[in-house]
Amino acid sequence: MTNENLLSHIHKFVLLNDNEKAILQSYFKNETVKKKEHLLKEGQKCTANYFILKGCLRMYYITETGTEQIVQFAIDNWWLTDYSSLDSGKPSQFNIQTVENTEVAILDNKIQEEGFKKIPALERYFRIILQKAYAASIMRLRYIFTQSGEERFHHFNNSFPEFVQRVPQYMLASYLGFTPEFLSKIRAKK
Amino acid sequence: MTNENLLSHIHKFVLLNDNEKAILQSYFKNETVKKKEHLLKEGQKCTANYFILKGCLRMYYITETGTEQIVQFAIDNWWLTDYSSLDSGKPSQFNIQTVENTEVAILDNKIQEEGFKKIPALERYFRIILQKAYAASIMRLRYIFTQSGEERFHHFNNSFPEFVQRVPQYMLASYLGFTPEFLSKIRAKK
DNA sequence: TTAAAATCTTAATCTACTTCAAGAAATGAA
DNA sequence: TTCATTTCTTGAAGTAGATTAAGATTTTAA
Repeated sequence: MTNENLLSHIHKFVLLNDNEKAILQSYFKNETVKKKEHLLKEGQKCTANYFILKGCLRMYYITETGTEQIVQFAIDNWWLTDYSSLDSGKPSQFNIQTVENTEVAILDNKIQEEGFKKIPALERYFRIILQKAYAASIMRLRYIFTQSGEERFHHFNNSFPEFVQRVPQYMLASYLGFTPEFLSKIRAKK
Repeated sequence: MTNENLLSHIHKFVLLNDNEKAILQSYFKNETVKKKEHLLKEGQKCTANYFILKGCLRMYYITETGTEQIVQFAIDNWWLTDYSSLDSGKPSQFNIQTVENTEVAILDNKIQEEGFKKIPALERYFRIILQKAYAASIMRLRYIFTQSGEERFHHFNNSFPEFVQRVPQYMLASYLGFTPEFLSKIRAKK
């Protein structure tokens, strides 16, 4: 798979001429990653931004009690990275791992910075993407504050039924903020 | 108060020449807002971004059971807005209100867009700001998932002791995700 | 095609909170 | 300086969801 998907995604938000498209093409490094492989491990510096061409990634950390807590999922046409580590250059406090076999376009952070200088539209694109990601994150907080675990599950299940099929239940439970046992009980009700 | 604070804040992240500074100055409209006044009410379209020169804002919504839930606080040198509404042009699902007498610099969204065209550094500035805000929001999620209410309070209290003094306890409780009664009990322990 | 690994279920017990209710204290406006 | 409003406290009773533990099922790999 080429990164046509990515270019057309960018093109949804900003205008690019053919020259800029060609330059951008050269910035992205496509990779096929097998299920359960890590793109980033806690303690490593995060040096790139990952765009999912096809597949699924999760970002998670390990709690003091040794359980995994999932902060983010990302599927086709989403970017995922640890912006904290990217920004600060400090080791990441998160892991990024494939949930299934996944094709990603990798944008190295240094190359991204170079790109911002050469192609201002790229910076605009990320400004827009980040604005949306931030807004989504605020909405996520809202759901967590307001809804019960059960409500959150039903809401998520109604919103993304295919995705719920695709990912193990214990990961979904973690993402939604409760235990796999509790999710099992919710499902048993119907 | 002028918006020197704001210009020097921008200057921390991007370079501006004198001409650009002058243009930017003209974009911001400074206002003094009394305690408990609203800058945005649920149902209204959000049309501006607010930079706090001095004071404190909160962003909150009303739950189904009629209680206030605070999503964000913002103090000196922070931006606050509802990016969802700003982006989509749809009515906001949030309120933005002053917690104390506050001086804000207001950047109207249309003017912001115009600014992005004239001054690419402005778009870069917001790209950087949003990257930080998004990362902070992910960390907030992490605290909510991992720590107990009591832990969250102590952590917050240690991190921002002056702020805890400044804001009513029931607002702090809401922001931290529990009831004012519970906060009262935590405090009674020591 | 079978054993090992990963995932899901069920049930009993436990706990970090919420809710409700009522009074006390602090703050603010006339 | 006083009354009204806002904020904070305390205690009793209730609950959403965690924890533990063990078995059942599904998936994976050799």
